[in-house]
Amino acid sequence: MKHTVENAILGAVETLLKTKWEISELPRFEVEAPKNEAHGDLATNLAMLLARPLKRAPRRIAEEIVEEITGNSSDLFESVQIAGPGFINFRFSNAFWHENLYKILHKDRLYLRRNIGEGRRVQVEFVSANPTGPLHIGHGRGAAVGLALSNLLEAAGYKVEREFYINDAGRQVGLLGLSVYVRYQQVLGSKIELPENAYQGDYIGEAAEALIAEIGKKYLDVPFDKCGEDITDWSYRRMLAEIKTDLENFGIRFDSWKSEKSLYAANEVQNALDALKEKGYLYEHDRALWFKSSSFQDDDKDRVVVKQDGEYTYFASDIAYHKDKLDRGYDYIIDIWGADHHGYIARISAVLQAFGYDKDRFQVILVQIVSLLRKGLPVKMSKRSGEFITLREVVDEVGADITKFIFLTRRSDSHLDFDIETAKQQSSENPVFYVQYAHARINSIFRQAPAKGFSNVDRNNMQDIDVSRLTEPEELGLIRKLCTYPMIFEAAARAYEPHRITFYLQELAGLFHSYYRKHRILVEDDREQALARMTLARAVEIVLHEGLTILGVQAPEKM
RNA sequence: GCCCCCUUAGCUCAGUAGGAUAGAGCACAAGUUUCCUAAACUUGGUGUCGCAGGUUCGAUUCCUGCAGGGGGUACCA
Repeated sequence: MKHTVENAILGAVETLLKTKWEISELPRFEVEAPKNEAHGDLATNLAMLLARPLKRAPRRIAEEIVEEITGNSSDLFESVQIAGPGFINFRFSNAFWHENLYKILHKDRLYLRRNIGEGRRVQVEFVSANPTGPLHIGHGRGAAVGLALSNLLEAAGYKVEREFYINDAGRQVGLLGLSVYVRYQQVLGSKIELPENAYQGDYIGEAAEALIAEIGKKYLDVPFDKCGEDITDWSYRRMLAEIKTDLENFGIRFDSWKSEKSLYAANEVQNALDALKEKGYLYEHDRALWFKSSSFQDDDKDRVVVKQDGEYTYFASDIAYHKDKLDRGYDYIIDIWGADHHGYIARISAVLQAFGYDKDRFQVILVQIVSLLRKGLPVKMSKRSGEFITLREVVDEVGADITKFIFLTRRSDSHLDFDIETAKQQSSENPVFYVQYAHARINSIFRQAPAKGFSNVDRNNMQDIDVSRLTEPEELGLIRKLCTYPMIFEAAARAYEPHRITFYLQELAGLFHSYYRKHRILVEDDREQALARMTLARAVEIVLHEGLTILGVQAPEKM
């Protein structure tokens, strides 16, 4: 609908440029929905922007434009008015809205989706939790955002791949192995102390028990350097399997799982460093190897890639990993990180530039910390001490849909207090149910329809139904709202902000609930009106379903 | 010290590529069901948009400074 107004303006201005105006170029003007409904459906600031170059009062200019427009396309608009300092407000005619309603019904959903990706390949990497323990609520937020963003971009015409990066090569994984090893020995009666920095959660004990069940006393009193590798390997695979299960229960499936170890195995880390060295971006200092990060604008200091002791830093494998991603041919790579990693962005960006990649192809979405509360009191979260609530526990207690939806009712970079009790207590008045309920209600209407005398209505084929009877303010309001979805969708996709969809859906559901209470849809004694209203309801259902699906939340037919 | 993010209604938060009278949910109060799902609806009200400057026709939005909150600033992961 934005294009409609833009075209009307451009058409009018074209003749004015030829005849009355003594300028050659048009400034970039806006066409936006005014905050205040009384100001029409869309408004432009063009006349105000032209005031200076044309040296005339903005309202005078607006008058000229309006005169042209109303002469050209009077059937599209109910009114085109000048207001305030020189805004031009457009109000569409009912016929225009009715015409647009059909576009929503169209099977291919192209009207809703806008192809801005044009088939370009995007990789979204998210969660990527260390396989050293269960997922916690913060991972859950990253997971929800990653899922929704992937879906959003996919709907916007990108070819999306979801990846989980497994940190299976570092010291932390070794520490996990050691922790399980020690607990294994302890359970079997060997007197051995758990090192202070080891993991201590219950899940370590559970892993030890499972290990005993699997291999018995095979490694009892065997020194760690003899069996550590086996146990470490076994332990992180077990943790990874748990993580995978948790994510699946949360409704998330990855297209690929990339192992850090595999990068080392293929010698990619060393190869990447060699390549950097060849380009002159590595140097030795204090017997360590450094990357010249500071020669790129974003980073303020150089970074170590190989330590004094000859070990690679975590950064070294990240260099190889991010290089590998772009080498794999993605047009864009998006990383979703906890906000505490934001200092890391600059050096990765520097690395990619060092390899000659455009830095715009790498994007990081920061997800702020989640504070987990119970009845307003903070729940302590420390992986070391093992005192924390896992994502699994939260999902079991609260539900996957509610949890995801709550994460998506905020911008990802703002802090979030997640109160388990509140999420549960409000479950009957929870925003996610509010939206789902609207969807279920519409489905219920269509289930009822045959019994009320509307037996041969095909939900997928309603384009021929006459909707000109939809003239109630609530009906036109709903259509108007439906027609803004493409704009919301496009803005959300361009900004990588799925939460905009969440807010839109709540508003749309609100309008529908209100309409539903006020007007009967299956009007028994007026078939034409009933059919028109069913068509409207169907359009609402389509958009709700579309939006919920993008968020990764169920759109139930019954509740 | 330096860098990044946040500060909007009692609470939790939307909203800014500068625009007209700044929004929602929760909480609180009162009402709505012979009728397609009451997980719903209707009505009721509050703001120094953290503070102070600047830029301009116009600033919650952009710039600078300050304050408060959070995070980062490892040859940790």
